[in-house]
Amino acid sequence: MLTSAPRGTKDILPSQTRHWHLIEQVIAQLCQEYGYEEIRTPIFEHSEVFHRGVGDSTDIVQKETYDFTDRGGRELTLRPEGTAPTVRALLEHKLYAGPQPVKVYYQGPMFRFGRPQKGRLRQFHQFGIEVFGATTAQVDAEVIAMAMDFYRRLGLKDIELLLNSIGCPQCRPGHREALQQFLEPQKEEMCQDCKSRFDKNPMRILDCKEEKCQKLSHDAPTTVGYLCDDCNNHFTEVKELLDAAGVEFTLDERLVRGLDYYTRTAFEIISKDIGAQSSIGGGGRYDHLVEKLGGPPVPGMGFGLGLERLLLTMEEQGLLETEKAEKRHIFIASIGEGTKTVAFGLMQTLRRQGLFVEMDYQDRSLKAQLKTASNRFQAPYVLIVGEGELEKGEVTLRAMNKGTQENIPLYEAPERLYALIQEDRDREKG
RNA sequence: GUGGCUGUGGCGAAGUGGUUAACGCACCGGAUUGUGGCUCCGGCACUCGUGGGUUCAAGUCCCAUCAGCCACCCCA
Repeated sequence: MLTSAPRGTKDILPSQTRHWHLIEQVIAQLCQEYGYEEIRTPIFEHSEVFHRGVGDSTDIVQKETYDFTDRGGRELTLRPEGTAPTVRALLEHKLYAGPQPVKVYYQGPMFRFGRPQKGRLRQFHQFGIEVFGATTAQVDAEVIAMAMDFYRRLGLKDIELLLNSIGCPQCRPGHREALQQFLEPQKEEMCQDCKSRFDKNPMRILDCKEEKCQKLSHDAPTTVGYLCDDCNNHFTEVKELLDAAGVEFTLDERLVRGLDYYTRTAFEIISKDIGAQSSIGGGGRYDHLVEKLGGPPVPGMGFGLGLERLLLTMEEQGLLETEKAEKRHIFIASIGEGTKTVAFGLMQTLRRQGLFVEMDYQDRSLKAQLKTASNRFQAPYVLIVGEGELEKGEVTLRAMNKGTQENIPLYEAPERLYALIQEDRDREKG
């Protein structure tokens, strides 16, 4: 269909862009305050970046990537997430060679091929941050706290932070084995998906949504119980730091994130107000991703927050301004030969003073012009430029809310209007 | 990728096989000659997502296709 955007994509129309601007401003401000600098990577990468980075066994790579071959025969993929590309850039430009930790943020479109539904698009936007080169719990806590701070600044209510630690390559095998042993006797009762997870990635059985699987795994060993000393200490410290910062969280031993590269801290933020796709953001530590992509052992930690889902939540919670933004201070109506030229000049003069001015562009009747001035633009003042007035070097200044009007010399108009609008502004400020 | 529901003008929405496709909002115009927000009047769908088919006759039935919504999987 020529006249509709591709499935799962959306035009962001003027009535929506203002909300995006708001979010983008908060992002820029927040990141500046927290010491993160923006990085902009291409929206597509060599497919390898995601296969090796995100992980071949993940759903994202197995069935959700937009892959294509370019005319030069290169295998490319539209980025499904922002971490792997950021790591790639880190390596390419050897950003890790400078002062550490490296703290960067990104904001932009991501692509995943899935069936669209509420809160799920094929092209969606994420705001994410990454910290490279530090393993301490303070980094984890800062990243998490920053995500919550972001939501707080936008006024979000009723969101929940879920927290877990999924261990490292040292402690995971132990857990895996214990889990398989525990589940083995009940293997036949699990759902199809979980049966296949049993060997591939048994950890994921823990957060299966099927009721019977939840029951079966209810008392199953969780990752937290098998953490090695280092991971355990790290996790404890993260929790202490969050407490110290006044960030509330819920421990969720079943939280297992879908990307292969996570280690230790994993977290997710959910909103109850936006339907089944309740996760509005998430992240975690990934201490081996950089190596996996061929770099030196540089640890990382970050988050990715979904902007459409954020907007959905804000809309649901009544946090978005719904007032139309077309308000103008002054509307210039014109009638008769040659008046448009004067009106146009006047409009530009007024605009140069910083006023919001609009005029009629279509030779409409005065009646129609006034209607537009009051209905559409809610202009408190209308300047009427007519042949009669012009002959005397005057224009009519009409105060719309009072319904009064007077003739004033044309040359005085800019000054008069500027003063009037200033007065109104002062009055609004109280 | 799987399932359910839906698809009529810019938006919302009637229409359940039969002459010219209700209505509301929005938009545009008019109610005597240059004056608004209220009221009144008028205009605005050669056409019912698209393509086939059934029928004397289809927006109304059937099939396909595309899209939207919701859910599953998974995730933002």
